[in-house]
Amino acid sequence: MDKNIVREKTHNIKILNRKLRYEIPLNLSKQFYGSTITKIVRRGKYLIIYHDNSKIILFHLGMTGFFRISKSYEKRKHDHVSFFFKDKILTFNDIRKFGFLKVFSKEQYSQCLHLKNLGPEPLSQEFNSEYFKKAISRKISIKSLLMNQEFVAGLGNIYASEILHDAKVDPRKLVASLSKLRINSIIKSTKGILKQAITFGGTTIKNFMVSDKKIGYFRLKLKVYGRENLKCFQCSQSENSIIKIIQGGRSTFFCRKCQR
DNA sequence: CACTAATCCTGGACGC
DNA sequence: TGCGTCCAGGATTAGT
Repeated sequence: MDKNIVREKTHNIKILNRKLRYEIPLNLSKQFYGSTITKIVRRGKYLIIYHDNSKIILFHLGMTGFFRISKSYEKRKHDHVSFFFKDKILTFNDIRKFGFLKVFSKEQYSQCLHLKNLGPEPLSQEFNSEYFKKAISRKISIKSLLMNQEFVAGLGNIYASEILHDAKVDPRKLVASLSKLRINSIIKSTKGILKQAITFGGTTIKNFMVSDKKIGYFRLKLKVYGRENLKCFQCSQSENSIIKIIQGGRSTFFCRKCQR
């Protein structure tokens, strides 16, 4: 979402459907009536909106959540809540209801479990080989490690597969068995894939939208995700080198020829 | 500690 | 066309 709602004053809040991963608090509009947005921050998969009433709204889009900004009020299927500003309206829409919003006071916010144990941002300087090596004793696969939000914040299932393909690393490989060279390669690929994805407007699958009426064009750049039984662009060794496996109950795609 | 499965949910794909 | 079934994902929880 754009930062063009910073300093906007909330004139009204309309709740259409409270049912999300956590129920939208009934007193939301009462709490934020007349308050002004002072700052918007993204951290991992969370969006944090600060208000001048010293309260903070934490959002998570889940799988299918998105924000829509419109000039006039309109109701669409799966809309949950709308925030009315001077001349624009921000609406949170979520088909599958995996997303949520939670309200925190400053004190509660500092103890917020969603953020407290979140790992570093993958694009930050903090996410480096020194940091990575601290996880080396863990007895888990590299795919699971990348998916773990406490290790690194914000990587989802699609990017984890793409990163490991880019780094030519077998997703089943145990963290402890990774050489220094391969760790550096994974870090480099993490930053590279994310930067590319951001450039192309993110990734959407099926008809899910990044924002209103737009798809994320990085979908077109995916090298392994969703390409089961197809040819690997990287090694081109055979017609069906990309396979799909299940790790931690989630699908993983990788090339059995060039990811070792 | 690490794993597995189940949970929430909707719609698209697929088989018949 | 229509119905049933499966599948997708993020975070969390219960159980092994």
